Amino acid sequence: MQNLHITAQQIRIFEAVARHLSYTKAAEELNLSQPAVSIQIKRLEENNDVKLVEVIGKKLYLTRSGERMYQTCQRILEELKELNGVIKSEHQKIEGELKIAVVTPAKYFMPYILKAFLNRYPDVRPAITVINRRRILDELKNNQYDLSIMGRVPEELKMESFPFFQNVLVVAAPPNHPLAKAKSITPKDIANERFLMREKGSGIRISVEERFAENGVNIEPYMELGSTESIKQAVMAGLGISVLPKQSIRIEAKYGHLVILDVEGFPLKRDWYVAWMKDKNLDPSAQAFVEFLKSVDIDRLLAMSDTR
Amino acid sequence: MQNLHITAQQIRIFEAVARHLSYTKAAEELNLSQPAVSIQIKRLEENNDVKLVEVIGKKLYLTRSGERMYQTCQRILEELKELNGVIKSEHQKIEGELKIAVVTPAKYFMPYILKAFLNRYPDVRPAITVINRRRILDELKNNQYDLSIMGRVPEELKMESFPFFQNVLVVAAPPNHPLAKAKSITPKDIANERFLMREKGSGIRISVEERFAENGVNIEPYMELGSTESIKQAVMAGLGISVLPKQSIRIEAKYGHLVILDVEGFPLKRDWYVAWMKDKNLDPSAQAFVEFLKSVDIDRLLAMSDTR
DNA sequence: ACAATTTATATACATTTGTTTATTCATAAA
DNA sequence: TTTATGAATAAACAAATGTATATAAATTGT
Repeated sequence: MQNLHITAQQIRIFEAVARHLSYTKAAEELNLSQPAVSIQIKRLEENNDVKLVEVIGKKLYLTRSGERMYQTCQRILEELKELNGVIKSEHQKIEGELKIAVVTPAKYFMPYILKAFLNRYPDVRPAITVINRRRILDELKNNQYDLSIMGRVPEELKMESFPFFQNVLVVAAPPNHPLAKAKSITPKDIANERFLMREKGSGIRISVEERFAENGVNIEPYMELGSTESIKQAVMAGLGISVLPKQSIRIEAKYGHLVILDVEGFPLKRDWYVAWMKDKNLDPSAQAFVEFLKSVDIDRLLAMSDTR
Repeated sequence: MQNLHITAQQIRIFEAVARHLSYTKAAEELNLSQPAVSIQIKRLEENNDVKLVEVIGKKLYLTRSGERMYQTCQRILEELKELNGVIKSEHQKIEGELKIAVVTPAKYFMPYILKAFLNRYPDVRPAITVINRRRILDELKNNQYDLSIMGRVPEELKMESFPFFQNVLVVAAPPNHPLAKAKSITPKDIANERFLMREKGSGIRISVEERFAENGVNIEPYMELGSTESIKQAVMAGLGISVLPKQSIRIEAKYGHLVILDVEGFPLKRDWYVAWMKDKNLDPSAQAFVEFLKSVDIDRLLAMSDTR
C-alpha cells in the first residue's frame, strides 16, 4: 500500500483530461478512443480509492484530490520531458568529462594529442590520470575510466583496443659518422659514443636506456637537450648521435643530412593502444576520442608540435 | 517522439536497480523474478535508445544517462509517494475550504450553525456566499459550491438534499396595528394591508405568495425591500406588515417592538435544506457538515446563541 | 420538445506488457 | 580448475491495455 497504484499511461491520460476538462478532447490529443480514456480514469480512481473527476451536467470538474493529482502528473511529465531532452542530447553532444588513464611513458605525447582533440571538441573536459600499468588495470576493472592509453593490452582482461600510433625509434648519426655504413652494429660498439639525450624521465630516454640495459650496456648522456627537434639539429651539426623517432627525421634522412645506424635491437618499435573494457559503454566524447585517434595521423601531429 | 517511453513499473524497477546496483537485489525488493527486472531494464533502454546500465565484470554500473535517469526516477517516486499521502489523508482529515452557497434569508441563522460547526472542526475554512436563489442554482450547475442551503430544493435539477431545520414564518406587524390582538385573522382580512416584501424570486416571498394563493388571495406588495432586516425595520417603523422568520424577530417581539398576528395558515413552517448536486463528490469537510446538520438540534443551537 | 454533444457501458478482439520457470553464459573467488 | 553468483535469454503464459462498434444516459442549447 506504500505507493500510489498508477501507470505511466494513466498519468499521461489524466494530465490531458485535467488540462482539457474533457475526455473526448483528451482522447483526440492522445490518439485514443474516448472509451479508452474513460476506462483508464475510472481504473485510476478505483485502484486508489479516490474520486478524481466529477461530471456535473455536461461539464467535467476535478475534485480536490484530482487537482492535486493533476499537479503531480504535470510535474512528472515535466520531469520526463526534461530527462528525455537530456538523454537525447547526450546522445549527440560531445561534451562533459572524459576520464582517461594514461600509462606513465605516454604522458610525453598525450598532451599534444589532447590539445589537438580539444581544438576540435572544446566542450570535452578530459581528466587524465597518469599512473602505472598495474593500477590502471585494477581501476579499469572498477570502471573508473572511460579509456586508457597503454603500450600493451592485457589479454587476461576482456578489453577492446585500437593501436593508434607506432613509435619507431632509430639511432641517428651525422652522415659522416664512422659507423654510417656499418652493418649489425652491436650496442656495445656505440656505448662510448657521444649520446645526445632528452632530460631524465623522458619516455624515449627510458625506452632507450631499457633497451641498452637489456644488452648490458649503460648509456651516459654526453649532453641533455630539451626537445626532439634540438637533438635532431645537434646530431646534424655533428655533436653526437641519438635515438629519435623515425618519423621526426624522415626528411633529413631522405636528403642525407642524417643517417640511421643499423644497431642491433633497433629500430625500437613501440605500439600505443587506446583500450577500454569490453562491456563499457563509451559515451560520445569517448567515442569521439577513439575516432579521433583512428583518423588522425599521430606522427604528423607530434612532428608539428615538435617543430614549434 | 515527444515524450520518454517508459512505464511506471519501469520507473520503480530502474530506481531499485540503480539504488542496489544489482538486478537480483532489486528483484527481491520488488518481489519480482530476476528476469523480469532484467527484461524491463532492457526494454527501457531499447525503447529510448539509451544505455542506462553497464555490467563490467560482475558489477553493475550506471552510465551517465543512467545516473540522470536515476535522479528523475527518484523524484517521480517521491512525488507519487507524497501524492499518495495527501490523497489518503484527505480521505480522513476534515479540513480545508468548504464552499457553501446560502440563500439570502438563511444568512440569519447560518452564522450560528457555522460557529458551532467550526467549534468542532476548527481546521475547516468555510467560504459562505450569500446570494439569491436563482444565482445559486446557476452556479451550482457550474460546480461552484460544495453545498448549498436553501428553503426549497428544485426538482428540475438532480440534487440530493436533507432537511435540517424548520423555519417558522410569522406575520409581523407594528405593535399598534389594529389587528394586533385579533384572533384567527383570515388571509382575506389582511389582503389589503400594506405588504412589505422581498424582491421577486425570494424564497420567503414565494412561500408566502403560495400560501395566500392557496386561500384565493393575491398579495400585492406595497413596497419591495432588499433584505429581511430592512423589512423588519420598516415594519417597526409602521410602514406596513410583512411575513418574517420568527427567528429573525425573536428579540423585537419579546420586547414589544413588533407583534405577531394570528393569521390563519400561519405560522408558515418552512423547511431548510442542505443540498448538493447529485454527482457532486462531497469531500470530508462537506460530508462532516452534512452530518453535523443531521445530528445537531438546530433549534436549540439557535436558541442558545440568541440568549447571549 | 428536439437535436447535438458528451460521458458511461458493454462486447469482442488484438496487441502489448509483465511474469515465471528453466536454462545458459560469464565472471569472481575459492 | 571448480564452485558460486549474478545477468542474459528463451518459451510459455497471464494480465492489462487499447481498439472498434454500438448503445445508453444525461444535458445543453435551440
